[in-house]
Amino acid sequence: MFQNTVKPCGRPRSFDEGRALEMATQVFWLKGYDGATIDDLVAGMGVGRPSLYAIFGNKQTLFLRVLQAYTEKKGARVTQALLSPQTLRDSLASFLRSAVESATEEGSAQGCLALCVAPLVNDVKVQEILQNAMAGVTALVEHRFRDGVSTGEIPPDFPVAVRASQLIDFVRGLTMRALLGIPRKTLLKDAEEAVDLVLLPRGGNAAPKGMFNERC
Amino acid sequence: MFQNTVKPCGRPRSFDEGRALEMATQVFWLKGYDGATIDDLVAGMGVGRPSLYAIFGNKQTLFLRVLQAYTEKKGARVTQALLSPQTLRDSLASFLRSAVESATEEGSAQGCLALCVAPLVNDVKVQEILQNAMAGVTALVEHRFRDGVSTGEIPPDFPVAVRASQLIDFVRGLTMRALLGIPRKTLLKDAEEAVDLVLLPRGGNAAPKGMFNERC
DNA sequence: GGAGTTTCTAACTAAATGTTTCAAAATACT
DNA sequence: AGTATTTTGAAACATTTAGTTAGAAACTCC
Repeated sequence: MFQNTVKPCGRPRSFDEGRALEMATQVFWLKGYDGATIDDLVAGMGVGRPSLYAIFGNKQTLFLRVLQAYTEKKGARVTQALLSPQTLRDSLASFLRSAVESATEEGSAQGCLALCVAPLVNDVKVQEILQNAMAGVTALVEHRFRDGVSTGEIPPDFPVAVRASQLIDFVRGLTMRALLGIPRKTLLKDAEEAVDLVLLPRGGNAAPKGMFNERC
Repeated sequence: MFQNTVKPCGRPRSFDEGRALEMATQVFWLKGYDGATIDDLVAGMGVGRPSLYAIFGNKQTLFLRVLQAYTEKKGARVTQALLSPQTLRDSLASFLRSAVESATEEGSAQGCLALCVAPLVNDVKVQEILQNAMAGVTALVEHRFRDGVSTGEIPPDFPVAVRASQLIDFVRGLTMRALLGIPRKTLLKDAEEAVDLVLLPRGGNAAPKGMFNERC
């Protein structure tokens, strides 16, 4: 039984699994879940049909893997943009900029892969992946806000959870606009303004004016 | 030539065109554009297949009519919520509440019909309809803000265009969350907080504290 | 070189899809 | 009643789809 666990030899694969997943991402993203046919995927991924089914199961499980990998990659990108050692304002600006840039990438699909899931929106696994991703990013922003409180970049009574949630909702809005073809420049400008909106202290705050932002 | 413009007689229709469009809306919304088959539409709309093609052209043109009617209906709803004679704060709250409620309607599809368009996102007509709708709503919010300025509800230097755009982006975010099954209660709470975020005067404003909002 | 294993190319299947055809049915006008 | 006009229902059409199968090809280890 154990002697059977020899390394597989056989004919070597003519493609890289990770690379194939990335290409599949583009195909799904560009054409939507239903719109992407197996032919499209086979052509785009550079794998044979039987290999696709042997390795990724079927169309739906392939999409799940794509979605999972996609959210992980985005998560990593967000983490990097948000947690690099810089001021809170720069962190948020960098986060929003990164989101807009990824949603308006030239030569790639626009918007967000998650906007293609409509046909699968009732799939439990899909909901789980997306809700997890959303919660993760929100938690990350919250975390960064709490850091900002402890470093004094924002006042102690800053409503961390509320602002984090609002910022994420705002990003979702930007992303949808990207899908509809609104140019990157416009979205970048709006993103910058959003940082101010979320970050600037309110009129009723006890914090002294001008402490948190030069424009204030 | 003119005597030929007699009223058509023929066999009467067994369905109401407007009602059929509404049902088609639900089908597309629930299943997505690709996911909704002609069988689904025929069953949901209560029309025969040939009638569907005779009256609505084909699937794509049917969807365009559905989308057009949908945006017009939403537009009317927004107008009503936003322009009823009430304070600016109440107008915005009512607008956001209406958006959340419509996106979380029980017994109806969740989110927004526009989130089903992925397969048609490159269709010029679809982009036109959606961009028009978006621009219309934004313009309406701007208009209400300008009213608020002239009635003194918000200070003269209130960045009308920026705030309007930000509010709409925020609504888009709420809508996407509705699609993913976030409960209405949560979204309503967030919507209320968004009104504060957008409306409250900033720390650096010349306006006296407490003038525009009792909570401030 | 041959046995064993894995992947590749290419053709195939069965089901589902959007769309059309055609005769029957239902109305209005003469 | 008869004719013209329009809608309806059932069936059929051509195409496309997701998924499978069969055998040739490429590799490792003996």
